[in-house]
Amino acid sequence: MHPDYARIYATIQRIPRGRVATYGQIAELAGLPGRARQIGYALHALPGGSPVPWQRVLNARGEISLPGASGARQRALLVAEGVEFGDDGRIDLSAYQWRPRPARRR
DNA sequence: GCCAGGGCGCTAA
DNA sequence: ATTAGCGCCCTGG
Repeated sequence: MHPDYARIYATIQRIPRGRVATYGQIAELAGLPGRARQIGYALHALPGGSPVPWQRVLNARGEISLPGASGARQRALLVAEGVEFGDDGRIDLSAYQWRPRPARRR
């Protein structure tokens, strides 16, 4: 497995329940700026039953990027943890986006 | 090897 | 608010 994947997964696992992050945000936090697309790949490669909360990752517009049944599954998981969807099928990022504590300085 | 298409995103118009 | 163009990297044909 690609070493970057481990960092991607580790970052995603920091997203608290009931909050969401965007692909670009994860890429950035994982030290892979500009490679949002790779996040999607990493998640796609994720085996079922892993501890990684893949459902908490959305695109920059606050919507689910998966088509069909997969998307419905993701949505159900999010709703189950308290995330609300608007009529247009989007999530209000200003309300639900995860804002990790900035890196420590010294 | 080249080409096209993806769980994406930013900027410019 | 939308669209077009480009950058990124991975996979499949």
